[in-house]
Amino acid sequence: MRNSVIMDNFYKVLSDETRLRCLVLIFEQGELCVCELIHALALPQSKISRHLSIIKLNHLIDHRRQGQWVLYSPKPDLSAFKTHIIQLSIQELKNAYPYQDDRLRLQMMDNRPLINKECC
Amino acid sequence: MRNSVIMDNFYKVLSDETRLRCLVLIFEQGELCVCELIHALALPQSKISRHLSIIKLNHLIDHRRQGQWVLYSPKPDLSAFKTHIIQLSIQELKNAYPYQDDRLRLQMMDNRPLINKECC
DNA sequence: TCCGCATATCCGCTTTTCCAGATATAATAC
DNA sequence: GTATTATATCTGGAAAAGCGGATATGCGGA
Repeated sequence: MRNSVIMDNFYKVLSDETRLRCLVLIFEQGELCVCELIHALALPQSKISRHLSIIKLNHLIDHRRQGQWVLYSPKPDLSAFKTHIIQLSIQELKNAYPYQDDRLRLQMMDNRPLINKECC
Repeated sequence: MRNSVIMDNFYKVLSDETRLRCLVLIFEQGELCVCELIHALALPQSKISRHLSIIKLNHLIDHRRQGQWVLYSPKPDLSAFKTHIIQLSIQELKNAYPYQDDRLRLQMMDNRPLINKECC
């Protein structure tokens, strides 16, 4: 990623399936921690983490630390254009593989860190 | 492009600037021949040709031979989703570099093959 | 038929991207 | 303090994508 062309190329961010799956889930759910994404996508931690960092470098998501977890959420001041494209993609992929399964695995996940907590 | 992963990845097609410039111009103009694209984008012929073939393999454009020229046009039965994304991109990039200049160089081009001909 | 123009594809090469495993960092619990 | 959990980053290597120049193909005209 040193001086990569992936920077400042919105479509290049969307062009990797792992990144698109992360984005779709984060925008659907509002906020997710890394371990939830690892569980939902069923992929190695380093892979999830790496792609999240690429998405973040391209200013599509925010992150905040909450105790031992790091939570990712849609960047609130995203341009209308990018928001529109992402929303269209979510619609388009709603019933497609593997996006449907990702959602399912997330819902089935035990011990989700922040769900059912009254804080935050 | 031998067995490339670029197949069936819509966003990967859009993620290369040369391809996006070709697509925008073709969708704006309706139909263009390769030499018009070479002139408008001011890039080597092999580069334009290579990227057109990738776009075509991904079913975003059609082509037909007209005498010695080959004309590329938007695929008419493109899905609503893909059409929508491309139209949004055209809007978004309308006044951006290098898309504006591409349009200008096309308009300035001498001896455009089919313009001002009553046939076709 | 031979020539010139338009286009597609091949070739060797460079750059970029992706990966899994290892290691580093940070917070929490004991 | 140490152990555990969560996350980020580094490493070396493999795969993919991109490139320009050369060559091949296909067409129309002399």
